[in-house]
Amino acid sequence: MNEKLHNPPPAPRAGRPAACSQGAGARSASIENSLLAALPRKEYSRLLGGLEPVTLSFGEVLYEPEERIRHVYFPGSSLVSLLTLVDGHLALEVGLIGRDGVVGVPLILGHKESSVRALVQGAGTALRMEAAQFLAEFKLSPSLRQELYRYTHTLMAQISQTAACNRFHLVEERLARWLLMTHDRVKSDQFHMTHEFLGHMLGVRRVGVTKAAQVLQERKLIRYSRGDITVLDRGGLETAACQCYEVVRDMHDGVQSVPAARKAEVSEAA
Amino acid sequence: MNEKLHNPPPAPRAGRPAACSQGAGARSASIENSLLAALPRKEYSRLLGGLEPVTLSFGEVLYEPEERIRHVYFPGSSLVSLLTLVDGHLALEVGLIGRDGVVGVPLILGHKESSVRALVQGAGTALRMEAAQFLAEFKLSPSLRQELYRYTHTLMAQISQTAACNRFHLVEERLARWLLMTHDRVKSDQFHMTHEFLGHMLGVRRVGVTKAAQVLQERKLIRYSRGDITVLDRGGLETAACQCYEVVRDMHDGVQSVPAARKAEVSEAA
DNA sequence: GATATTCCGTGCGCTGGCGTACATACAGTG
DNA sequence: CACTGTATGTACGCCAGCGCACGGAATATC
Repeated sequence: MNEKLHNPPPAPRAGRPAACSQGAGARSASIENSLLAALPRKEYSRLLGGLEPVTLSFGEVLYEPEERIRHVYFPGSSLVSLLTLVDGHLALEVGLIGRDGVVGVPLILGHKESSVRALVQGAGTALRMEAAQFLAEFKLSPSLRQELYRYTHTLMAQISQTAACNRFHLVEERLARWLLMTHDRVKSDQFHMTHEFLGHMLGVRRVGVTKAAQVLQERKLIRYSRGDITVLDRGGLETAACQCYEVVRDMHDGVQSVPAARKAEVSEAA
Repeated sequence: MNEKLHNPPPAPRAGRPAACSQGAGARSASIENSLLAALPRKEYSRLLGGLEPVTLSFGEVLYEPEERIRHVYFPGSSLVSLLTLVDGHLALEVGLIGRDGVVGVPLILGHKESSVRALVQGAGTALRMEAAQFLAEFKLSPSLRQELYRYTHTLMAQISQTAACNRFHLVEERLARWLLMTHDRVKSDQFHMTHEFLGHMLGVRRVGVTKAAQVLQERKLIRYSRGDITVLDRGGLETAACQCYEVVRDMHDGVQSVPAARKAEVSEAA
């Protein structure tokens, strides 16, 4: 009966409305996002005209479940978590989106609402576009469609893997994995992140995070104080994390490193 | 340290290769699948020509992770589970596909491989098409594209919800939910399903399933013997299951019943 | 510089589920 | 009918993580 997990509803602080403000690096920020960067020049620059640079602040909620999607976001230095809410007061991160992705996948699949909460987990830059305009651009650009559909698959795979990870692996391993994923998407070795917040991401109590973080700190893998987390030993963290980290990372790279063992077990006779 | 969960790898029995055999009801079987049934007559009948009716047998593996997708399947009376594998010997169901869906979503998103295992969980009919041919048809039919993209979103939402469910809810609730989902997709009140198998679906030990199933049986909600499970009291099962059941079901219907409470908490000032 | 708030550390009893092992019961095969 | 495999029941110790609660420390506020 693990019903009441963490009482305060997962919105950390910072109210709902337009905390996003106009950012500076309009043109330069765009190439921060790898999906946009991969577009051919022509479609890229047309799209750029409709994109509005914004600064997302920590704790901001971009989408709420069953709520209409207003904008599509291409994160630059910002970081967005997808959270499944359950029983009204429990949260679990199912996806993490950074410069390698886009927030607003339901739109490209023909749905106007998101089924999860999209929460800004790392402040930073992003480019956004109003939903209707985006859909128009989406229709016009084959490259954009291909990019986004392929990313959608990556996201699905990530969600699936995360599901199993959350079921089977220890908090300590999952914490390490989560820190690595964040570290990959932020440029700095340091980021702000309280134990309470991490508890919402991992779907565990704050104390559970504290215990796990202590172990990692004792091993000199990280250092933290009042929400400022510093990655000290990346390699060590990778050892401490579960395999899921590498699995998900390699999906992004499209490496598809097929373990030879598995390949052999599958007969090719058709 | 719940590493070694269930030793026998999740493939129940029945070997890999073409256990699928030619089915009879070619034309009649097609409308069993609601995605196909929703297509306009014209595109529907063209597609039908390329679809091959097959009978899927219990335990058959349609896709293996990182393996090339050969066919797309539109289940009729059959039932297919998507399983995430982890650490080589653990499995967890993340999606359940019946007559309301399609197996082969990665293809429509531009990927040639699946990231999960697709396992036939309920024997029955299906229509299938070879991958290359399907992609050609897919390009030609806007309605088909729309249908499938929308279904993809539904599947993503289902996976996300399942992820949280597996993290937070008790085995008993999840078992009830799972039986309901199966019951929805099969016509009969009875289906074959051992505790061992259910353990793989729910990501728990066989014994865990036995304990949970006992409780449900004592409450006269189900009856079972040597793998034959009978649903006795559907309403009771719904009570015993977690909310996730209704959440996922309503997504399929597109009901999107917005809880008024949540709606209010979201300020509409823009 | 006193106070409030946020963040982190610690302790304690509890329990759901794990790993393991063995016992029973039914079903098919010969 | 005996035999063998499959499916389910039972038991026991163990532990990760839970809910709860309080203490201490650092930062912000006035």
